[in-house]
Amino acid sequence: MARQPASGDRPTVKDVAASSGVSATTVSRVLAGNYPVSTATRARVMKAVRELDYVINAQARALGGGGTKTVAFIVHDLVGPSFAYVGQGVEQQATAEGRLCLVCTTHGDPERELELIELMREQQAEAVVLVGGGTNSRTYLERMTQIARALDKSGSRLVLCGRPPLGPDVPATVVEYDNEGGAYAITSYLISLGHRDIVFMGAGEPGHTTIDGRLRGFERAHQAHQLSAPSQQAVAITFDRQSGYRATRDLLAAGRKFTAIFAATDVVASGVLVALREAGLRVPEDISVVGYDDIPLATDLTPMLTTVHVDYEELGRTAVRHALNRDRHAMSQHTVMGVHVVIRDSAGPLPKPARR
Amino acid sequence: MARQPASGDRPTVKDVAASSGVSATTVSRVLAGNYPVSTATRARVMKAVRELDYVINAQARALGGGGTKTVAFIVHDLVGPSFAYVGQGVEQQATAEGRLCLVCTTHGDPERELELIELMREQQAEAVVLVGGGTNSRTYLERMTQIARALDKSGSRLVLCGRPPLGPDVPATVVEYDNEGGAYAITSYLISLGHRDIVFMGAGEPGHTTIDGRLRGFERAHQAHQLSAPSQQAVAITFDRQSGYRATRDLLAAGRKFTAIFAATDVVASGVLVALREAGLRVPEDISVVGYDDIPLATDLTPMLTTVHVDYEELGRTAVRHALNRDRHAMSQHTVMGVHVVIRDSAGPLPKPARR
DNA sequence: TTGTATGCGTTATCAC
DNA sequence: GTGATAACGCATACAA
Repeated sequence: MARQPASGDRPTVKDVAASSGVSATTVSRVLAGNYPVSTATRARVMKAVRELDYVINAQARALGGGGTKTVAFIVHDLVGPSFAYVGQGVEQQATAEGRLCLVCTTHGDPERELELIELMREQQAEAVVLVGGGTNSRTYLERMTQIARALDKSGSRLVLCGRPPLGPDVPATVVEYDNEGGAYAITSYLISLGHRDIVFMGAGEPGHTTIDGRLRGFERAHQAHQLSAPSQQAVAITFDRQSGYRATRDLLAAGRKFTAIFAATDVVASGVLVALREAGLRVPEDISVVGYDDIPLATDLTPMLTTVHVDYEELGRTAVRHALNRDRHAMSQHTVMGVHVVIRDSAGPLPKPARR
Repeated sequence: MARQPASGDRPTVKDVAASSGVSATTVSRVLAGNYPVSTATRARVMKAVRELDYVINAQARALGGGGTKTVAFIVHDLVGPSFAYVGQGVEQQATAEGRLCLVCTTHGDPERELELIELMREQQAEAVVLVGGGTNSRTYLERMTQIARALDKSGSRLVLCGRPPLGPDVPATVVEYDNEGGAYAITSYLISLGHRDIVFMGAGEPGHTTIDGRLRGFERAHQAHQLSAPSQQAVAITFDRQSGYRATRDLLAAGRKFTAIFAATDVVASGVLVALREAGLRVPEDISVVGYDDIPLATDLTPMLTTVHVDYEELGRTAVRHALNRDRHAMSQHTVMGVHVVIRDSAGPLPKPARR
């Protein structure tokens, strides 16, 4: 009987080999199953594996054999509703393709993001998925391009989810959804209901590509209907509930004239609703409100929110799928996913002019 | 000049060594930084590292050197509000302790869970964190005990988050929060408001340890006030919004007499609120509603939900902290974290008897 | 301060 | 069918 390894140090192929009276090579072959081995030998080896409770060492296998089979997922944080869904999609697709999934959070720190990408390069991650809108600055583009090239050289792949593409000659996979189209559609919907004074609540962060796209759609819809888009209002810098709440209150206090609010995100919309309710305004009878994202919260609000549906989970899945199954010689990949308006109860026809 | 490695195959220490005219050992020392190296040599090596864009191979390092520095996080799915927070905590603490974080989802499949644990054993994960209530069945306990032992033998550690402990002689780290205490507290609060007919909405899944604990607290509060606890109602099997909605509607249709509903989770409560509103009942004037979890949704509901706050993020952090910094000889670890009632707007004094 | 030799656990390449 | 042996990329012990 071979030595019984003590608690804490794992048995190795050698232990199994000794215990079953064959060579380490044979053990490896039995476990891999990709090589002819006699039935009797296989049985003996498997018995020893069970007795020793042997499991293979993934690190060592990666060193000797092929790659590492890991996808890295880097995100601001895990608790944002959309982030969690993208993560779910990434993990799902990574698993479906036989990869493991590493997660890391940056909490908005760009330095940390760089560190993490470097770490993932060390880990030999096959794909590094970056999630969440970045700014569209020149330095950002340059830095990302450099990172894309570095990862490519390491045999890895940079994947951008919901960020703008870097250029046709940059080795990266980009998957976005149609921010502008969705905003155009839902703004048109409000206009078709008769609204002419619509506030876009979400300005204040120029260069943020997600919000910029939505704002562009908002403005384009006005142009398409020969309307002048009201200057965007209500600096909602942080894009949380509170900022939506405060911005709406300020708007009301300033006596601004409007019949509808297009909140840049559902979360902002939830704050808007609270402020309107506190002011004694009814939604949608007095003021219409729409959001963007269609997170589960949208149906929990009162009234249920009319918004733009984004399939974040599919976004994550697509990102990983494209990154792993790409043409080896392909450089830049770019996919834009569709979105659609979901009509619920928070937007209605224009109130009678007499009302306010 | 040394060979420029082609795209796809990474430079190794040897490449760096050749390029900077030193031995591989010296390169290793420069990078590790834990050994005296002359300033000039260090500079030359670092220059070569930059030029070749070298990054260390984490797999190889793990094989030669010490452990792997990885924490695995296995969860039902990433999008549940509490799961996401626990995950956030796990990732945060793992990062703080210099570990990487692997995530896997089971989607409720026990077989998948077993596979994943085995996978994590191969990966040499230092800790394997299992999140979410399991059933308290005998087979579950036996299986988990076996897994705990297997992981322990591999030098890893099983961590149970929000699941019951396995026993004093089982090598596992368990971190729970006080389901029973929280339920006791919030039920007492309702009783103190005058309520005597309280429905506990969440029966129907016996053996589910989380819900069982809450139900126990509900019943104990009744006993403490010399009240007989109403038999639990409203089979809300799936614990989603819909089941809360349907169960409430059924309750109303059946003409059941009650003045308050204790929803087993905030998500269920959100469905309850919709059903009550549709029935023309006001909250809290006609019916009081309380939840459990205090997820962000709780403040987005109308009215804002009185509920039991659970610090899920801290739960995740504590789990990882205890698992990594335990006494090497400690077997079973068990921690119960506190919770507290958060009073908002959804529960009020008993309505006048005349009302219904 | 630096270099040489060896080992980590596995797989691939040869030989038998 | 099976086994010995040399990689894989890095870290450590030992020498110099």
